[in-house]
Amino acid sequence: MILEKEFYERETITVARQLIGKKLTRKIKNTKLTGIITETEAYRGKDDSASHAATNLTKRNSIMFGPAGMSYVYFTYGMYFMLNVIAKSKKQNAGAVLIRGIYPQDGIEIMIKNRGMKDINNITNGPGKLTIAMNISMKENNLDLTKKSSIYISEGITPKKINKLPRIGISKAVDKKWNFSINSKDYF
DNA sequence: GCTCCGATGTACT
DNA sequence: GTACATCGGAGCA
Repeated sequence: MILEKEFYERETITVARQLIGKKLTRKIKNTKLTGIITETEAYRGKDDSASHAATNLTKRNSIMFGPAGMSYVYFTYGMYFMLNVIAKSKKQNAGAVLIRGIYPQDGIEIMIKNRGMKDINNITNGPGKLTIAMNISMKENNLDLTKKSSIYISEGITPKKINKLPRIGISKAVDKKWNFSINSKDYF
């Protein structure tokens, strides 16, 4: 079952935690690439100084202020794309969940080819890595992930234990533990 | 296993 | 100009 819009219309941190273990599907023509989400991070609105939406609405971050369940893809460090899902309650002005890692399920051979590496544990375990493996770029920005289109998220596994850690790669609001992940032994 | 560092484009000051 | 929600390779252990 594809997750419905209501799933994303809740507090960003709640959605980030509950996305762990869900199945991410990327469809390219007739091929299907899937993986179990193993790591996420919550980014809120003006109350979160590390978020793109901490300041006013700009061209890049405008999607974070829009409807929940849409994709937000942006380009960073001159060479990497990041995949986010808009998730926010009615009370929040903005919010998104960064998909930081997945564990490959279907189309593993294609993802290995896209990445040019063959270690299955090293092809989609980072936000820049998984977008390369799944061929995600700005073309996939602002898509409706609650519909069966080229990217969607559906029910997956029920994680045994979810880790809660500070977010990675940021310099502001480092005290907030809004990074969620599962260990490899708990994937199945 | 670790730490260090360059690559590279865009938004924003 | 500078910072950036990153990665892989080099060097060392």
